[in-house]
Amino acid sequence: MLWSKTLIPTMKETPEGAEIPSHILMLRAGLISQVMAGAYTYLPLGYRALRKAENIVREEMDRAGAVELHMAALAPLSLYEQTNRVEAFGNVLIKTDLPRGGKKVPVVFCPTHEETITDIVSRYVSSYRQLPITLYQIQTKFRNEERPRFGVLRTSEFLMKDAYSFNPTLESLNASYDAMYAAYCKIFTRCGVPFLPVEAESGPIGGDASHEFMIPSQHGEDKVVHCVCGYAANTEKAEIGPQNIVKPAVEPKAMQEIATPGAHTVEQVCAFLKCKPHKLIKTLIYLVDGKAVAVLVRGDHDANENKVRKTLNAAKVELADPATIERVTGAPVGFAGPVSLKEKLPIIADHAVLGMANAITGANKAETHLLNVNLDRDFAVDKFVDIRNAAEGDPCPRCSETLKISNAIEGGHVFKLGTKYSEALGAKFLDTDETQKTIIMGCYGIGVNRILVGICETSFDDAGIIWPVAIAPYEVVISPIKATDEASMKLANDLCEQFENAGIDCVVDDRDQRPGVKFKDADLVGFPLRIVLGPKGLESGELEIKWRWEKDAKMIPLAGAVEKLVAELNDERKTGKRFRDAKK
RNA sequence: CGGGGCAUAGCUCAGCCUGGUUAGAGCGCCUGCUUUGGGAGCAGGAGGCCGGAGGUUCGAAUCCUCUUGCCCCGACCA
Repeated sequence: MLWSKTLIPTMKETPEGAEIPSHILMLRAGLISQVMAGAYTYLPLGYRALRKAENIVREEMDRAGAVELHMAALAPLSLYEQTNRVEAFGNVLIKTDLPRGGKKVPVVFCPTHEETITDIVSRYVSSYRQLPITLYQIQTKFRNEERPRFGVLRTSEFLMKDAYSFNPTLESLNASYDAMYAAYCKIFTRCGVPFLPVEAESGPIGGDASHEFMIPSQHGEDKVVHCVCGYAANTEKAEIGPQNIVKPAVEPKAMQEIATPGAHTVEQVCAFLKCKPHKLIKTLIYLVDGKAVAVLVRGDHDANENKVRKTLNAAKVELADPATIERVTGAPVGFAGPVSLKEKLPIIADHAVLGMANAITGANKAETHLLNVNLDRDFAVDKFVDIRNAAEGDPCPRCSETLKISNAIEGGHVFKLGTKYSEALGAKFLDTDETQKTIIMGCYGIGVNRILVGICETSFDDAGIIWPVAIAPYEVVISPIKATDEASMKLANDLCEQFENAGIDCVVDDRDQRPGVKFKDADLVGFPLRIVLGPKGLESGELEIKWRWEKDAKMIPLAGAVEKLVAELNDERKTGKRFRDAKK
């Protein structure tokens, strides 16, 4: 391919509005172009990279025994009503009415395809002999993001690989799940993206029923909790190891009421009383299956709804509405405390609360807090449990080390679904024992765009992107110093043809530009291998080559050069070894 | 949906506070000459409803009101 015949709009300056490395680099390297907030065009280079990621995903899915199909991006709204997901998705679901002969047909742009695929399987699968089966597709998904951000990291339409396994038994589901898990590890490795599988909330199946594949990145929107021992989980799921907290042997001071006008958040109270958040007991009123429960956590900790739900064995947990809080505590939101709650209700507390003495709490009275509040003397707790999000430095649940917390981008998610959708849509099969059973499902998603974001966010230097060979839009760029020189251009085109015949993606920078311009662009776009054709090499019969991740160029003999480089590129594409080593 | 910011040439921005010829710069683009190993130089040129609507004024990119779009923080994210 000739550079001049394609469209590579590189930019010297950072476009207004781009702030994180991946967004800046993808725009500057001419990979993407914004259409509107949350929607991007993939320009030729970006689309090439995207397709390479897509093909790796496809290869590994096929290898894992999954079968590709392609579902409609549209679906009737009624299908989502059957599974109660119109309400569950809320504004995320993009809906419209299609005019059909004077009538309006309500449809959705599918945000994911559990409904469509389960509907298909319910119609065409009826025997255990057809199971298990894993079906997948790679397709654009539509989810309205109220606040799209960071370029293609978070958009309202994105390319997703979604796979669904249909299994007759839990053992079969586990096998399908494990196969997908293993395939995901291969995919991220082959794509040159650092990744960390973390335990995630597992829903109805329980156990190790869900993992997220997180790409560690400073600008990731998710937080992962991890330990040197290998334990890793997202914040909703992360357990906290034994904390051995005992009640401190401190003389309780006299409890005291203090006016705190306008201070109803931990931050405001701290500013007002000039104290640290860990001196506060935060009292949250939750509605647990419709019943009010007080949950106490230390002021600098965050309550974890999933843990509340599990502890109380409840189906639904949500923060109480202001009216309920006022009824239960006798005060508006922001002044709840465990002492003399107006209405008797269960009180559960995080372990850390046990270690607090002379604490500050809300007084259940408007604009008022209490100082020197002490457990037992001033309030009682029904149960001490792990009920908060893990924090940096908490003990690991698996070893004696402490937990660390890092930002990450969610790149994939594997999930044991159970029978939620098969139940709702009647996907059953006749088992060997001649009874009808509901098919058990798993679902497995990868954000293909996020593979690119993950690379651009983790693999770059001051000059630009550094692509792994497996994903690079072109693996080789050939830059003749003088594009007007016939001999140079002939050699460039010859080499390009040889590379292309060997299955290597190659572009010739045939622009009549000064060398500096070509070098800057080559570095910015990040082609793994750059071959410069200049007077030096032309005379001595040598090629100047430079790997993007290495500092210096080197000369190799022209004779046999292509064969040698093709072999190296093919090897590197498979192993990604040099790319990884260079990053260390 | 709350809070903050921005909107002037293809891109990055100045001008606005304190209204006044024909709205500017750098980069990019076109023409010519020169140059050719890390974003060259000279000369000439094209390119703007100053986001949109309304208002104040003799006069608005500039002041006021409304509106739209984009960016950031927060809330939300099966």
